[in-house]
Amino acid sequence: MPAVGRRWGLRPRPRRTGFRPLPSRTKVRASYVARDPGMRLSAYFLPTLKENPAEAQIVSHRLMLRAGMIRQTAAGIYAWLPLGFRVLKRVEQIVREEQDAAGAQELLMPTIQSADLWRQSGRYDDYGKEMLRITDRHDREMLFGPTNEEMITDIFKSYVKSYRDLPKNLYHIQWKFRDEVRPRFGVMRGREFLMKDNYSFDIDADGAKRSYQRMFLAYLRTFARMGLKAIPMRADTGPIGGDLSHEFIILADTGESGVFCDRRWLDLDVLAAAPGYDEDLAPFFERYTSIYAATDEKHDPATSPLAASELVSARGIEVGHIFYFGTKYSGPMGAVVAGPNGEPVTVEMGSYGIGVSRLVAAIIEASHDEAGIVWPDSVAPFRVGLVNLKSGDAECDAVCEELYGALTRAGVDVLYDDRDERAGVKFADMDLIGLPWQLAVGPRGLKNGVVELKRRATGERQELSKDAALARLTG
RNA sequence: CGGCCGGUAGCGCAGCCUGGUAGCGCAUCAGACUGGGGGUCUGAGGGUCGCAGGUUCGAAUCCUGUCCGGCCGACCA
Repeated sequence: MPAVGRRWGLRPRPRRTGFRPLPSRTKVRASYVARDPGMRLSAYFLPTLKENPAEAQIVSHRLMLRAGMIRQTAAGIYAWLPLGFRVLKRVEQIVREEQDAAGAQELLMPTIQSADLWRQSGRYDDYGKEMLRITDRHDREMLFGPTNEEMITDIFKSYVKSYRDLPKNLYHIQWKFRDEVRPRFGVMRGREFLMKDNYSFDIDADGAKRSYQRMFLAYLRTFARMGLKAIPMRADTGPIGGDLSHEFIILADTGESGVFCDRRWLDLDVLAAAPGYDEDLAPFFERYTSIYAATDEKHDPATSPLAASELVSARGIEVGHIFYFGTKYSGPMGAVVAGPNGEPVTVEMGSYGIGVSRLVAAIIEASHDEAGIVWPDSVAPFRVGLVNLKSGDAECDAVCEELYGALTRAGVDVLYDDRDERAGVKFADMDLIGLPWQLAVGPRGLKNGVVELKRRATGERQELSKDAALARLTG
């Protein structure tokens, strides 16, 4: 149940049911209880920039700074301002919904972990300087978690004692810290980042592979919902370890990894024939892992099965990574359950990560133009930007208020630019922050009884009556 | 962690070489004119020049140290 996501006001909803009742004596204005999904720009904290900050090298970083989404507070560490925060929460919510649909269960583990836990798996020394190590007032060794295999294994083994309780798949969405030598590209490669990580526990290798395949499908569905084409590629397992692993890569010129894939990937709709989670996922998995795709670590031109004409060489952004690693952690840490015959069985594990904060930048890399960001509808901070082209004009103000009220009542997230600014400034800001729809109301149009609706992605504009515009935006 | 570059108003930058009243554009504030794609004019506010030490009558400027940031490499969701 996405209880947390619900609180953030992320999706349009006609009515709210999740509130605790207020004490009966408390007097509250109705507008407070039924929170307005809209926002007036004159009151909103949206510090947009006209010029490009010097430190930003790639387009997503530049646009996130210019659109007032983030603010760097230290190398690789960012504050999320209201607009950026909305997008982050929407991305997070899509990830959550797809995890839930795949049968994973959400929990929340702390950011700070004890060093002792990591000594049990032997990774305390292996992880090196990437791990931020801290001591508390009693000189106890702690660390800011870069990942959670040890902690989840510890939690799991404390309670789960029987094969009857398997399989289990637990996830959380929590801030991680990896002390990168060289953070760069904004939230694309920050030191602190929001990650969804989950962990599957199965009684045997066959079960673990089924869990792996479920996540494989869940990941494809997740990225597709954000308007991204993510290609699963054979990958190195790195410090997580294991023998089966795929990275999910979005093709982008600014990507950090070199990648190679079969040309067929470019216009493949992987979800067209996707099975349901209750079906046998093996054929689907086999099919899409057999179409060649590999990161440069795994790609060997000498043994490549593809002719040069069929092979695409590109750059990519890693947005997800899944691992099957068997008993690498359950073994040393003693995650053992009783099997069907009462014998002890060490559980088979996998772990699965999605870089939630990185995805925000990755989506921008994949969807922008000269004027700014072009948000896919599914993650846009607001659905509609309502532009009053002449604030202070009685008729413009009245029509805007009417549209604003109607949209918010219909549960449409709308950002109303009611500022006393020139039309050009308002259009430029709207294009920059990339809301899917712009609804412009000006005296010239009103004279003819029309408003202008613009689709950000295509630039297509249409003049229509305000009722027709409302119907389009609420339908 | 190695190499290179940088830190001057919220942002973008000049001034530094050759020491002598800290500047420009944008942004901000006030007012006026404007009003369909970052408009024009008038006026105003905003800086211990990253920090510490040194040289000097005098340091943004020269020297030393230090912190922070960017780029290139090696490493990573």
